[in-house]
Amino acid sequence: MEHKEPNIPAKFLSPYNPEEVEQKLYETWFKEGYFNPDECIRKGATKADAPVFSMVLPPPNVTGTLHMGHALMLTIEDIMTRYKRMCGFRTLWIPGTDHAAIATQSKVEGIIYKEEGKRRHDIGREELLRRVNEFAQASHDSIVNQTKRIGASLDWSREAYTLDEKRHEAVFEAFKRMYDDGLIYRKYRIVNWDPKGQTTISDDELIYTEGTGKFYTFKYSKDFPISIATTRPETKVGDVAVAVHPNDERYQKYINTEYDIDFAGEKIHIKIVGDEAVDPAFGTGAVGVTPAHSTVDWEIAERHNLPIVPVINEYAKMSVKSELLNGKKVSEARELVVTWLKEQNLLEKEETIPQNLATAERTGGVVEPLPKLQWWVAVNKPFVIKESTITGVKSGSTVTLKDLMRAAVASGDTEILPDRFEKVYEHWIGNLRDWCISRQIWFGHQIPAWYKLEPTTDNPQQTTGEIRISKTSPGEGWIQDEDTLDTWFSSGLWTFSTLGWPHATDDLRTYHPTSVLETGYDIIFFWVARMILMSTYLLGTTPFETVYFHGIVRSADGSKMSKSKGNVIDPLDMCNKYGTDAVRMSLIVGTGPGNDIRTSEDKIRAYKNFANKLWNITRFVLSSTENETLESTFDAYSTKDTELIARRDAFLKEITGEMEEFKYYLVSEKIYHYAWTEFADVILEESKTIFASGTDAEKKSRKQFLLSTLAVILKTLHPFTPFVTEEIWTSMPIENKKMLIVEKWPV
RNA sequence: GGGCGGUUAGCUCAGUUGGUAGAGCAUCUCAUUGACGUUGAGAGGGUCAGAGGUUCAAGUCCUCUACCGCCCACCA
Repeated sequence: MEHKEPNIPAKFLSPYNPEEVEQKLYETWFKEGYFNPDECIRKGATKADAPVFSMVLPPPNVTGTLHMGHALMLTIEDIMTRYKRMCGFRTLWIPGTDHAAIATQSKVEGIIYKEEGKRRHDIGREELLRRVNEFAQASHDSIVNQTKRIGASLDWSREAYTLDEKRHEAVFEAFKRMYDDGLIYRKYRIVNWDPKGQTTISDDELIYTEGTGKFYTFKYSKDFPISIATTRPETKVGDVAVAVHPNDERYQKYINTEYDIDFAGEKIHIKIVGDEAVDPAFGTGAVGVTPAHSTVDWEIAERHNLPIVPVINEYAKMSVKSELLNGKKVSEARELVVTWLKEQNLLEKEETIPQNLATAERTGGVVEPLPKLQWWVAVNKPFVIKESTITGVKSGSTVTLKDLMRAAVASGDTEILPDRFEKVYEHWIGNLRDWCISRQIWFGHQIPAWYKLEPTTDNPQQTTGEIRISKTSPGEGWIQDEDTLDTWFSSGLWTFSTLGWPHATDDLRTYHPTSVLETGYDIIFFWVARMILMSTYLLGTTPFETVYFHGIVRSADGSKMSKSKGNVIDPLDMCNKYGTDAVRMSLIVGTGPGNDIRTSEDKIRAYKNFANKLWNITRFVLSSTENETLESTFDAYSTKDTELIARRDAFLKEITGEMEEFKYYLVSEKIYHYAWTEFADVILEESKTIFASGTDAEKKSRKQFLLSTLAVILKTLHPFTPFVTEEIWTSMPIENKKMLIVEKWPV
């Protein structure tokens, strides 16, 4: 039997098919210019003097493809953006990618080594950079396509890259100003050296894994008066002193005595010193001081003017005179020294203790503390801030970077959600030490420091120590520092480097500080703190008013998704299978800020059903309202419909309040229920009776109510499920309607 | 060693300012070829981790305990 429903578009006769509409709609939004606030104003969709909402996209690393975490981030930020746009704000959401220095270079190096067996020095700086850039470009293109697939309403006309020319200019300016203010300096001291990546890394890039270690108690030699204890016997060939507490009665008498010892084939000279840092109750109450390979010992050495004796090289191998140890890997050397101690009958005790192993975040290499000449950002050095609009920090006052970072959050200029992370942030600031920003890799912003050459016969690269900060060579006889900057140095500038800084652009004036920063809580220190540092210092203002942290996306059983476990759900696969709207809903419903969320294919499937439900709700509404058009001035509602409108208004008020509080997990669920349980299951059912046996006035009233309520559902749902709502919107019998993306949020 | 989060129906989680427990999925029963089976109606299922306290009243506030998870920390 043929089924005719002439008043509704034929597409509603079959189930909702996301594939057919998603790409088409995204392109239309883009072509119409609705992602760009200037275009919105030009087209009259936004008022020129409307309030501003701005946000930067945390730039994905150009190391590969998007994962579920990115999909979550894009969804939340797109909800914020679409909501504010519909509320009439001049809304800007800026896209971009991050060159991710070490992460990208080590990934490409890994591929080259696997395929060609070559290492970076076999290939050379220029060729490696060419290959990394090529990889980054391909990665970028795929990331951009995937981002569009999620429906992200980003203003692509303002797209940025942390390593492009404009950002390079910002990086130079930032470096120069900080150098001139004495906040960037070069110094020889202990760094975290990653032997695998062959570079320094910052304190934040260390990952501690819990394990056990051996704690050895021994004497350097039979006639040495004091026993010491250590977990790293191999470093003891670099010892220059034994430190004891100055008031320790056991050892006081030895202070300032000196000994020459042959230790495992190495001649060492030990002075006994008194230092307050030593805890008499721990171990033997005496510390073997190895200044070159321990930060604590380095500081003791500085206080007592002790020499520095490096014994481990950049490859984590011993570099000593001892034939027994020279050239051996650190782990081998440890065994050799222990064996030697046993043979010499010097080992007194061997205990197993819990111990943290520091590894490099990106390469997994075991980090060695080594002394190196590096560039640093001084966080505790006082300077005069010229201009500040930070609450509690006056222009012209003397502050430290740490003060600024603390003030931005403590003053409330930046609010962190959920607020428990404010404490985490404060605590981190308290422990913060100077930030090592130079990296011995090639992919990144090369440090704009030039050294004056003074070649000698031994060393044609000998420099005088004179330094110039310059974009280009200061002239003949200067060489540029070969190192590059920590990737977080450039991403720290992101909120304003994307808006044209260091130039005083309209964008910078209009959109900075940004309204919200939305990101994962795992980069609170790496990125959020560094952005606050850079913005407060360079612009005298906080970079964003609100920080909203989302959690980690986990698999259905709560474990982290990882390729090795094979439990990765690819967001794009899911979009293809169930539609982007379903993926977005599944990531949002029931996931509060800062909480990790579990996702599963079942959950995504459930929301595909929801998209289809909306589709069929529309089919019913359109077919039962026939040729009715929504009348904006209609007010002859029946008693029953007036009640329903009151309920609808209360509902709108409720969810609008929750949107303002970022409670998307609640709003999405509530609209879902309103649409399904209230509107479809109850209201549509009783409408059937009205249409069958009501008066004309009741029918007319109900038709208007159904149309207006469906419009309300589509509008409020649009930030969450932009595609299905926009697609339905095109068929709504409403005169002079705009695209849903720029329709007014109903209140 | 510090700090933080979690512990509510079989599973995943809500529960706003304290007023005798909610949703989705799952399970079971029933219905229905007129919007939708990607459906509808209904049912079962929880001493809200444990103990103590405040209160007329506590998942909800306070204290302690247990387990799970995370973050921070240069004790050699």
